[in-house]
Amino acid sequence: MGRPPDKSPLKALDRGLLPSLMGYALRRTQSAVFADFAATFAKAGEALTPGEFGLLVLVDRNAGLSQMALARALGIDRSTLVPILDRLQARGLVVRRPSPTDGRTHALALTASGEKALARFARLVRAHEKRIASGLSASETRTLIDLLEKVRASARSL
Amino acid sequence: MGRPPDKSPLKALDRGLLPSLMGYALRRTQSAVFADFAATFAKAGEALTPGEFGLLVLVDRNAGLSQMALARALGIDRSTLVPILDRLQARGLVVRRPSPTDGRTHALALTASGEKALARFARLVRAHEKRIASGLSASETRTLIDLLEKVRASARSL
DNA sequence: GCGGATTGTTTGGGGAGCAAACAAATTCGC
DNA sequence: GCGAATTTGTTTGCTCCCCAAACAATCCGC
Repeated sequence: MGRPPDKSPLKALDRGLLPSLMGYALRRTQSAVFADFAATFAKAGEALTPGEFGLLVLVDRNAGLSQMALARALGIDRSTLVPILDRLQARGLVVRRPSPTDGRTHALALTASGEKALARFARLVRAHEKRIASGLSASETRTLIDLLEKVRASARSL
Repeated sequence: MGRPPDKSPLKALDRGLLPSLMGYALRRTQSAVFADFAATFAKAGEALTPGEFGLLVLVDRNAGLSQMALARALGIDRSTLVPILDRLQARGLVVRRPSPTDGRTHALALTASGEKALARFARLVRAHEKRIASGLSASETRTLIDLLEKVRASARSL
């Protein structure tokens, strides 16, 4: 009874109930996808996070946006947005212009080089998306996004 | 041409290509699910992150585990694990015992109160999972987890 | 035009993650 | 068997994300 505790270097661990948990799969997949995103950009000599990409798209498609509106769209606090915008502005991709109609707010916009960069980034994102979806059919990809949206709707705060 | 810029407080933003991106859906859903997890625990007067829960389950099911093995199973660096274990140990849930067979490693284990806490936590996690899956049928939930696993397999590092 | 709300910023706090360096202990090479 | 290489846990330093509270400037209601 009791063979000596297995010292083989690659023993698979017992994960208990974890594999049956949606939240667990979500977290692990998200982390792997994030790594793939970063690697895709690094290999192209670019640096961008998924969050920054989302921000750039939102600013591109909604020029003149205020920081509050952007923060709400991103689901983050307005104070969290400040250093992110600082960084993007320091890279010359985004500008904070004074709003002509409201002295409290900034009218956010992409710079010319921000537009050009976003076009490059979008190509990389498409390549990244293609790779992470490579194990799925087109309809499976659609299904996955739909199911994720349903889950998101049910997870609403409280 | 150009009615005055719509100042209505809840104008839906143009999200461009974002809604078609799996990575985007993944990130937003993960964030909502995380918030639901935190809210579930807060309402029960407990405090735990999804990562901590995964760690507790792994230690429970694989008593005597080393920190390296645990870090590998969690997909994080061994130096990242240290403060997390410190915190859990300070809460009296986990112990680092000297390994009888290898003086370099610690044999991790749950304390008695760690076991009891994990039982409480598992109940909360099940309630949380039930809620976030409330918009999905059982087979849809299964499908979602399977698709997530497929994506994770395709996203492998590089 | 005055008081209350909104906006952007700053400060303070916490957690997650990596890389590099280090001491202690083990294992490998021979 | 014994020195060298490797492994493990830790510390330090860095970056990033996130929130809450406070504050000044500005706007809006009345």
